[in-house]
Amino acid sequence: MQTLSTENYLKAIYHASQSASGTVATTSIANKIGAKPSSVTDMFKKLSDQKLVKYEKYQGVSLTNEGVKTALRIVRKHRLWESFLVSHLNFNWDEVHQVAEQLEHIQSEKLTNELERFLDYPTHDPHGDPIPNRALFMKSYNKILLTELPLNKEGVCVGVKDNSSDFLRYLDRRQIGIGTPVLVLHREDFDQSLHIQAGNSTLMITQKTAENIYIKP
Amino acid sequence: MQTLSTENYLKAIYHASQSASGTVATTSIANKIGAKPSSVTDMFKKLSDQKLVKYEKYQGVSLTNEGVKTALRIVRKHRLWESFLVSHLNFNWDEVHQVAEQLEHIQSEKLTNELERFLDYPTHDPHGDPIPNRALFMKSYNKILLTELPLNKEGVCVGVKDNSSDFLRYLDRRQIGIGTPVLVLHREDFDQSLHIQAGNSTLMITQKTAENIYIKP
DNA sequence: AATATTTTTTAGACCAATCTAAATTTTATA
DNA sequence: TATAAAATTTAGATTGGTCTAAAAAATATT
Repeated sequence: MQTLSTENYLKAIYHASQSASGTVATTSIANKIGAKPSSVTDMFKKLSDQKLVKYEKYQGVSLTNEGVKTALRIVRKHRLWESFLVSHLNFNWDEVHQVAEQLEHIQSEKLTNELERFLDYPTHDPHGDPIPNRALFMKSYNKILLTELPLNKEGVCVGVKDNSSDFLRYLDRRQIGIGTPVLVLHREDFDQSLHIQAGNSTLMITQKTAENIYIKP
Repeated sequence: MQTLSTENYLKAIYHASQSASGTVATTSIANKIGAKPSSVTDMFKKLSDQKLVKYEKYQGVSLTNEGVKTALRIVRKHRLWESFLVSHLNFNWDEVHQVAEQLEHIQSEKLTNELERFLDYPTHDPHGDPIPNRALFMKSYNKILLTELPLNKEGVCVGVKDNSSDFLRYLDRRQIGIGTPVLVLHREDFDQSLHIQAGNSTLMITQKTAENIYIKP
């Protein structure tokens, strides 16, 4: 049985190893967790003792199979709870993360599975991220960044890379959300800004915005 | 902001002071929490520093107004979650306590209030215990123990005193639950056992059972 | 390749929450 | 009311998770 702290480390390592390849560095976890590198080293040793990570001094960590499973169980709960908060408790997609960070640690298989049933087996959370099923299997869309969508090719917004409140609320104001159809009308060579059609309205977005929006072509 | 541990102590003190009058003793909390008396003394001091309890050496504790409020906020969450688990997640009333013990510590006013709305402002949890509203006010029934119900007087089961799984499942088997109409047909002088009508069936119950069932006459 | 910089680890300390064992106070009993 | 028993507190230790400061290793730079 894991502690709150070890669960957070496993999740952080899992997410870090998704975006980077190879092992995960001490400082990258320190930044994610908000702890000093020395504390992270200590925790790496503990997790290694429990055979949840493979750790070699100065070489970073990688999750073992058991570590991945433990992380996925937490991710599963996190995303199910986020879905619940949005679909039944009037939460906006920018408000759910903090609460789900707490709810993901509740230990009850029955609770998790019943919640999943109650939500009718959702496959993706409010940010478009895939939800592992009971067998911890998940299927992600074949998605690209909006910056990579060719001109005049139909696409649908299926996710976001940046989950910050600021960004999500900005998208709300622009009426861009999961499921919104998107078309790139023009790409400005000067600053890579885009003129797009999103839903019924046309608007301009910066490169930075575009590279934080996932599109299914 | 409280820790998990202080929240559990406050709740335990609250419940203890409901059943007993005057101050709450160190050992009674030690038993409830499952800790040694020396640990409880330490915690009493901490809570006293935070002005959540009034504590005098060797004299036990009592909650301050602020302490009561903090305890009621936890009780509110506990009972709302229990209600949710039974009404929407297929939990039986004997399965909810353990999970609610975890959920009661989730910190989000919005979550609590939205959950309450989603459940349509329930006034009582699955065991018949009153749920404090947003203002932390709750109204309990004018209830008596089944042992005190006069012969042939109509009553309704509105709660249980013993919340153990064993007792609750026993009541399930006897088809006695919250809302079941009850009538005492005969009281055996020898052992104080009762012949009762519960719903449509008549059955015999021991004194011990009867003194753990609350009735609204 | 030697040196400087950055990253990581070690050593030692701290805090919250717990424990055991011993001391103290209260309560019960003879 | 003196003494025995029970309850409570104190003192000191332990554990998990964290920190700072210093040492060691890896990486980057000249």
